[in-house]
Amino acid sequence: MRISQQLTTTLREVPRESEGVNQELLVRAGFVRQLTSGVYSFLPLGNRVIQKISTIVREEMNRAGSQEVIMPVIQPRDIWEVKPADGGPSRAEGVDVLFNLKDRKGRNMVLGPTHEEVVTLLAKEFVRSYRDLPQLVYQIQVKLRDEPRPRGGLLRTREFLMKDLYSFDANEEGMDKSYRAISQAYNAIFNRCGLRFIVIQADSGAIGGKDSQEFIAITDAGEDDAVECDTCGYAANTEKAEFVRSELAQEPEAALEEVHTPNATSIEDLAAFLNISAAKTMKVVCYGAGGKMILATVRGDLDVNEVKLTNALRRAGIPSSDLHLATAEELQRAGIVAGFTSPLDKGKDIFIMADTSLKSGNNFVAGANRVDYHVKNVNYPRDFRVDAWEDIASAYDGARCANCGGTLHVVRGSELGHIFKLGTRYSIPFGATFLDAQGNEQPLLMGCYGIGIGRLMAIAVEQSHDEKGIIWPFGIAPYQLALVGLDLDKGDNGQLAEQLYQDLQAAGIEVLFDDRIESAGVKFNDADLLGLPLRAVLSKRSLKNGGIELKLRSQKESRIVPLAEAVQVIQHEIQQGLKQD
RNA sequence: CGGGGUGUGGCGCAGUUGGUAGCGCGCCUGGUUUGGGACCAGGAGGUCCGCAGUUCGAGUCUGCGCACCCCGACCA
Repeated sequence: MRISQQLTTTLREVPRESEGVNQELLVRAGFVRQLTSGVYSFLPLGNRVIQKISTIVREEMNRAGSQEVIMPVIQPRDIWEVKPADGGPSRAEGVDVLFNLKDRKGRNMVLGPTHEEVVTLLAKEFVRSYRDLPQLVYQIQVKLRDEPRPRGGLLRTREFLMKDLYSFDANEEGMDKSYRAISQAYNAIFNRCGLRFIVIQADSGAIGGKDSQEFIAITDAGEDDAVECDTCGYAANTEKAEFVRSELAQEPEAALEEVHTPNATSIEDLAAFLNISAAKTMKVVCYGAGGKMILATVRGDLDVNEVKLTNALRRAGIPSSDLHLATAEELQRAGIVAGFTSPLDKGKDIFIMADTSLKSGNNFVAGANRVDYHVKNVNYPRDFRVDAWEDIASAYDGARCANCGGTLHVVRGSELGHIFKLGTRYSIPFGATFLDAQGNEQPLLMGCYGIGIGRLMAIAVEQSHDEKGIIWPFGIAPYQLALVGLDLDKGDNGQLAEQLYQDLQAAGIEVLFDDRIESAGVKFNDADLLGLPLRAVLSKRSLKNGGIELKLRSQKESRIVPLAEAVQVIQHEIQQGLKQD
């Protein structure tokens, strides 16, 4: 491709609405343009990156035994109103990002935010027997979610390109096998795309299901926090991460004692006022869930993790999908004084869930359920009841790894891919069944596996750029080589550059030829901004020195390569580059 | 949905006490340049986000909208 003919302009100045590195560079370099909040056009350069990524994804999905399909963007709303097997809210109720519309007959439709429902209906239609299984189908398509707040440039958009794969199996072993196969494929994909990432144990969130892994690209621009062990490599979402509670010395139990603590409504205030460490206090947080009042209590140096709490409550048999901080009204009805909440003297109508951290240490300070008063020397089981002991506290930077005792570190990242075992969550309510070898009707076991293609492109930019511009990994660069022609109107330079361009193309090298009449500075700066991994300069000077100047975008030094060897050397560099991604 | 900010040529911005719009970059013509965003000369390009007011007169003042961005809530 010749730059002179490409539908692209680079911008010298940072666009005003710039939302961070990926957006700024992708817009300035002419890869994408924003149409409206969270909605982007992909210009020819951006499209080539998307195609590169998609090709890698297709190759790995096909290798894993999957088949590609296209599913509808427009879907009838009623498939979103199907109640799940556990009687919880339908997805239309649980999800507030649906784009709703009506067709001309007034029928309610949605723009598909994902395709579990549609694909389950397909499986219902085509899978009859265990002999038809397993099935792995995938799509690479635009999905739409009316996000409350798009942000981060291409990291979180309302219209986005996503690869989703859905697996259907006859039994747990099959589902596990599919899950492992796709997990492996994901590692291959992200490696080929030249990304730095970690794989973490994740919470499956509102989508439901059992095992779940997230592939997190490490970048400060991300929205997700994970913890990683510096010793054993254990990595998990902070909402799921297990850690060892620090040990506190056991003191002889002392008698309860009420103390006046004016205005000490927070743990920090309280600890400072009494001159004790936060770990010597009890933090009690009140929630409502399933129509019950829940007291969640953790040691004062920790925080309640609502995701863990939700899951723990479910294990305790309390419907928790509506978990919320207790309202003032609910507190009043339960006779609880906010800010001075006490675990003492609670009736059976209040469910008390305690974090295991409270098993270490004693003589805690807790609220007195009376404004401006706390109680000292609170001890279990002498002074309060616990209905369930669970892990309900958030992991933190520096916590001890539950796996090996090493130290957990918080890392910031962005979710590249997420894989789930869904089990029968969709197959049961949609009646997607098959006949097993004994002739019994069984629900299909499903898994789902997503990759944000556009987000992957944005993350690549976040992970690989400098002050001059993007530095594309070889695997997903729009072109592998920038051929910069200078002095094209001098002597036979123009002809030589033209010939080299033709030869490179004939050799199958993806080359972007800067054939414009521009000053050297403009061309070099644009080449750096676009970020093609290899740059070849053909100029009066380079010819005098014996050929072309060849340089990696990631490095400073160039070297002279004789014209006659140029194609071969460039080919070799690209092979090397692809290997190293 | 709360809090804050911004809307003026393609892009980035300025615009005084209200007097009919300007700068830089980019673009087009011609010439001079030619290794890290060159120079000279000429030129094209504007419903000043929209609507309604105030005024002899509104980019500027008032009201109501709309859009975009940031912080938070949310995030399959």
